[in-house]
This record gives sequence, C-alpha cells and structure tokens, in this order.
Amino acid sequence: MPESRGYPRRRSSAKHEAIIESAIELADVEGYALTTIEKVAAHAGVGKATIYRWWKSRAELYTEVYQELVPLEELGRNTGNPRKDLTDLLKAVFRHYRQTPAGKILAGLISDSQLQASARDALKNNLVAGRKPLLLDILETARRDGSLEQGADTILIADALTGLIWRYLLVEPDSLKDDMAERMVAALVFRGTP
Amino acid sequence: MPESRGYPRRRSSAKHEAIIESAIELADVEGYALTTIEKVAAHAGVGKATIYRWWKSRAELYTEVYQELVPLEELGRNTGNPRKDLTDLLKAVFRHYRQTPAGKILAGLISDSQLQASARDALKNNLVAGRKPLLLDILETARRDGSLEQGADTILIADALTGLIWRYLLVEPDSLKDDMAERMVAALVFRGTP
Amino acid sequence: MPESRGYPRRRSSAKHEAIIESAIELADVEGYALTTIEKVAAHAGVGKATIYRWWKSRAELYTEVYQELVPLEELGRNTGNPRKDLTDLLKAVFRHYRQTPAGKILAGLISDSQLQASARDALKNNLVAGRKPLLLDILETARRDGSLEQGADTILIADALTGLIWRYLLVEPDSLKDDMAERMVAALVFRGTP
Amino acid sequence: MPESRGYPRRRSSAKHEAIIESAIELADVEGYALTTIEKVAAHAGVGKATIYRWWKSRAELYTEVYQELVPLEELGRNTGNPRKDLTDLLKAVFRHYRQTPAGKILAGLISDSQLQASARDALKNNLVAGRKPLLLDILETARRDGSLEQGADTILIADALTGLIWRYLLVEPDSLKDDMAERMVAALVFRGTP
DNA sequence: TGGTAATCGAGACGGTACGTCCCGTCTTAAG
DNA sequence: CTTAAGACGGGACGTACCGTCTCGATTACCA
Repeated sequence: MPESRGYPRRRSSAKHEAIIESAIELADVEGYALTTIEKVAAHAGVGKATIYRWWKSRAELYTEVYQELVPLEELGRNTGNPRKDLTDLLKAVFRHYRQTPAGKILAGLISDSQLQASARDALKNNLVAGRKPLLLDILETARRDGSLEQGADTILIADALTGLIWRYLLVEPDSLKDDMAERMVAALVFRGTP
Repeated sequence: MPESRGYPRRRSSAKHEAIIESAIELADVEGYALTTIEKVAAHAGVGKATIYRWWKSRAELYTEVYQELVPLEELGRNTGNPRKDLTDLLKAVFRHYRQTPAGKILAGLISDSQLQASARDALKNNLVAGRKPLLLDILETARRDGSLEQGADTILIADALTGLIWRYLLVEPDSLKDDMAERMVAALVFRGTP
Repeated sequence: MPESRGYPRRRSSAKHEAIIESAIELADVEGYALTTIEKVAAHAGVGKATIYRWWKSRAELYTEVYQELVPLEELGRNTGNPRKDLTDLLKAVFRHYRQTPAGKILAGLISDSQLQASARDALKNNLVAGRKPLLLDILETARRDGSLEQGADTILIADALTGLIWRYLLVEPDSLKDDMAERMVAALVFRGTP
Repeated sequence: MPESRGYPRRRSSAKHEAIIESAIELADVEGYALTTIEKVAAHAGVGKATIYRWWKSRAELYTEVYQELVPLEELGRNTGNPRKDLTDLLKAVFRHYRQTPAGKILAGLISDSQLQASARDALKNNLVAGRKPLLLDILETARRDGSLEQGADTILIADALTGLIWRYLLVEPDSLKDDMAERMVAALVFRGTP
C-alpha cells in the first residue's frame, strides 16, 4: 500500500536514504548505544513516525544498515583455494569493521538482541542465516578437495569462526586485524601454518 | 565478615544476600532484560540506594551473581586427561546454564557491556579474565602431553570455545547440551571422535 | 487557542486543564507541602514530563494556579471611595482564601521561593509585581482626594498591607476574616474608625 | 535526663557548640536551603543522631541559632523616646541581618514552617511570641505618652512591622537598610517625618 | 489549475526506569 | 555506655527515550 502509489518506490526514496545515512553517521560518531531513534530522526530531518513506519525497531533499521555496509557480494569469491578464500573473507570483514561503523553496529545488534525478541529474530534470520552459508560453502569446498578431513564438523567450525569474531568484537574490538584472520584460519580450520 | 574493610564501611550481609537472591530469582522469572534495579530493590525489600551503594550498575551486580551461580571451583578438575577434563568443564557450564539463570545472565551481561563502558570492564576483567585460565590450563596440559600439537594456538582455541558458547547463548541458547560439549571439543581442539 | 504560538509547539488544553485542576484539588486536600509533581501527574492521568514540559517547577505551576484562583479582575473596582475599595479588596482576597486553597498555595509559594531561585522570581515577578499596582492605585487615589495625607509613603503602606497578609497567612491563617480587613485599613491606612 | 549526668550540661557542651557554629557557617556560606542536617553533622564532626537527639528538626536547631545570632538583649533599650527606641530596634535587627546569616535563617525558618507542623510551632512559639512583646512595649509606651493616639491598634501595628520585615526579607532582602527603618516607623507608626 | 487527500515534520503524550538526594531511624564498632 | 560514622527504607526529584498520537503544512495527484 505505501509502495504502490501514494508514496514513491521505497528503496529510491530520498527520505529512506537520509535515514540510513544518518544512522551510519551517528553510529560512527556517537556509538551505537547512544544512537536513539529520536536522534536519527532529528538528524535526518524526519519525523520519528517515518522511521517506525519502515522499521519496527532500531535493531531492524541497523540490520539493514549492516547489510549495506558489509554487502555479501564484497565478501565471497571462489578462487578454488579455500584457505585463501576464507582468509580473504575474514580480512575483508575486518577491513569493513575498521573503515565503517559496521563492527560497532554488529556489537550493538547483538546487544539489542538480548533486549527484544524482535531484535533477536532480526539478527538470527538476517545476519546469521544470511552469512553462515558463505563460510559453509568454503568449508565444504575444502572438505571436498581434501584440505579438510572428511569428518570435519563444518557447521561447528563455521559457528566457531563467527563466535570468535563476535567475542573479539564485543570485548576487544581492536584485535580484529589481518594477522588475526590468518591465526583464526590456522587455529580453527586448517591447523598449522600455510 | 566480608564487610569489615576498615571500620566505617559496614554492610548488612542479610541485605546483601537478599539482593543477590532477588536478582537471581528475577532474572530467572522475568529475564535479564526486564530485571531493573528498581524491581530488584522492591523484591528484596530494600531501597534502591542500598543497591547503588554497593554496586555501580546492574552489570556489576550480576557479575557477582554469575560468579556465585557458576563458581570457578565447580568447574575445574585436573584428572590428567585433558580431553575429558575439557569436555567435563563444558558440560558443567552448560548444566549450570540449564539449572540456573546463569546463561541468561551472561547473555545479559554481554548485552550490557555494549551499553556502558563500566559494564564492559566488569565483563572483561572479571568473567573473561577470571575464567580464561581454566581453559588455557587444560589446553597447555594437552600440549605438554602431546594430545595437542606443539604449535597449537592455545589462546585462540580457548577464545574460540568461549566465542562459540557466547554465540550459541546469544542466539540459540537451547543448543548448549552435553553432546554439544563433545562436538565442540572434537571440532575445535582434539579433532575427531575420542 | 491559547496554544498556537507559532506552529510547532502545541499543547493539549485538555491536559493543561486537568493538571491545573488536579493541582488545585491536591493542594486543597493534602496541602501544598505534600503535593508533589509526581502526585499531580498521577492524579491528572498525565506523565510527569508533560508537567515539566510546560512549567519549570512546582512554583511556576502554582503561580499560574494562584492567578486562576484569585483573578485580578475579581479584586479591583474603582467606586471613587478609596477606603471602601481597599476594604472590599482585602475582603475579596480573604474570601478567596477561605473558599479555595489559594491561601495555602500562596504560603507554599512563599516557602518555595526560599528553596529555589526560580521560585523566588516567579513569586516576585508575577504575584508581587502583578498585584501591587492594585493597592497602589487605590492609595494614590486616596492621596489625590485628600483622604490620605500628601506625604504618605504609599509604597510602604502597600507593602505593609501585603506583609501583614503574608504574616498572618504564614503563621495564623485563620485570622484573615472580614473584620481583619477593616482593622488593617483602619490601622495602616486611614487611621481610625470610618 | 540528658542534662543530669549521662551527658554534661548541655549548653556548655563542646559538641553542642560545634553544631551551632557549623549551622551558622553553613547557612552563611551555602545558604539555608542547601544546608541539610547531614551537612551540619559532617561539618561539626558529629553523628546525625546526635543532632536529632537535641533538636527535632532543622527548624528547631535554627530557631536556637537565630536566638543566638539576634539576642533579645541587644535589641531593646528603653530610653523614654519611643520613636527613637523603635527606629533603633529596627536598625539593630537589620544590622544583624547584614552582618550574620540571621536574615537568611529567618527566611528559611518561615519557609520550613510551611513544610512541617513542628517548624510552624517553633517559629510561632519562639520567634514570634518571644519578640512581639518588644515591639508592643514600645508602642504601648508611645500610646501612654501620647505620641501614638489612644485608639491605635498596637497589635496590628506591631504585626505590620513584622510583616513588612518578613516581606522584604523574603523577596527583597537587600532593601533592609537603615533608612528603611526610618521609613517604616514614619509610615506605619508615627506618621510623618520626625 | 484548483481542490483534495495522502503524507509528512515536529513533537506532545503516558509511561517506565534511571541514578541521586536527603529524610529520620537504626546498627555497629571504637573509645 | 556513649559516640561517629554511616547503612538503611523510603519517597521524590528531574531526565531520557520509548512507541503512539495529533496537528497543521506540504505535496502530488486528479478532475
């Protein structure tokens, strides 16, 4: 109904983009915790109701922001070398965390997920469910080509990589650097130096 | 007895216990997110100020609660069999998460840690710093007795175990069962079925 | 209608009235001292913030209440007989003090004025500054028509009348009856029985 | 009981005096409104309970302080010239208000008197009842010697002087200077320049 | 092109909890 | 046995956002 006629196509709306950009900037400058819907609305020159019209909660808004800041397409590349692919993927993620507020935002989303059921769903169904296959694909390729043993618990390994990233993001966010990507791959997946 | 630091500052251990117990019960019944300082005070029959007198924040209070619910002493046992010790430790932790609100509380503390700097410190300096050695000790023993290769990155493996637990606690808390302990140990540490 | 100052700031006149009425009732029933903003809000079915949005303090709210309970227009009437006008004015004021909580409220405002600078200003700039001219006008008329001597210090006489009312209001509120009005006029202004 | 033996005679107690002096100093420096029992106790190096043992409330404590700062004996002097005696009395009072925190304290006591019944009693029974005779005596002398007409309402005139002082103390404390004493006497009592 | 309905910004609103302050009473340990 | 120090329950403070709502002003479509 809001899409059809009364209001222009949503994704192209200037308002919509102003909100997203304000959300990014405020998360960057003030941090996720201090970024309230109220402030985003004021910063974007938009009524609060306009935000609530499109997103049920701060978590939902920032889930979309995260997807925009760390787009799936920029992470995966299948070169046939799983170890390299995986390491590159992690490095790309960490780079986004350094260059954008995406890291803070993910940490904030994890925090929000414990405060509201809807936020937990947003995290689980979008970010987790949407990105886990990326890791699994690489790990499966590795198992198929023999660089990972047949019986490897790829799901758990994938979750462990995510868990490690979250853990560092939550308490030691500065540790997510390139060499950490190498260490993670070496310790959790392929065991040993390349 | 614990409150005799010097002369002037005393505290009623009865109140102290009433507060801790109320905190546990409310976290259990209502969940961490809905448990406000105000409710804990009311439930314990105590003024809010009495809580703020002894704990700077909800996070600090619940850090103490967590330590009480999952005491270090009940987790570690050195039997000379690192694989068994590690699996048992994880099982013991998961059991506490099933039988007490400790799991919810840890998830809540992680959430709080993103909202206030002091909460992050409480988490980092008490829970993380206090419990990591338990894992590291076992892993080092394993490396010494050869069940883990010489070059193993024990720190990262320990953090990965923690990260995995956190990840599940945060988005799939029901998955932390005994067999998950086995899978974790097999996938991240000793590689393969026992 | 009164709330259309520009476009953005509107206010619900229904709420506004509910607050004023609650304030009057509570002052009447519980007394000014026990009437907290919190109680007024609860009684009016309004959030505390709504009160603080429109009045900076309890004193400011009750200054408005006082003006409503003892409206200037009901006090002054120029009949050409200053002695009668003055006596009538005092009687009218005392009647309001008997029939409404206005007396208690003025005493409370005087009390508040010693607790907060803003309350002192509210009292001084609104009630005092707004009502003193009423007395002065009558006294000046009296001086002009000779019923008061040329050199009379009308300002001081006006302030003495106010001071006397305040003094009785503060420590012997029941003494403010009709005959007291006569006595005041006789003793402070026109000297002697009519 | 506290006088007889267990504790040394009250008026000479060092503690007692430390409390009074702290009360004076704090009223002077911070103002009456900000001077809490808590602060007086801390400043005097005394437990709060010690203060409550001797005075039921802040108002009762400060009633004693006021009596000490503006002792009756320093005000009255019967020289046989009522007009001069009265003017001198007012000047002496105003001087105390300028040189000590007595003025602030009286204003504070008036304020407190609207907050607690016991404070109203303290004000009424001690300060008002104790000092009114001073004025009345002078006014009666004046009436007897003919400088005030026979029918003068001396009670009301006395109360008007008090009321005027209170009124200025409460909203324009700086106006209480020597010439104001002259004006008051001329306007309210003896009518006309000396 | 003027009328009209949808949509918007601004922010008022009830509500909840925050963390602080001080009250007047009570408890503890030192002297 | 009295005292200081201050812990205690209680109540109100004034503030911040929440998510919903109301109001005119603005817009954009249609007749």
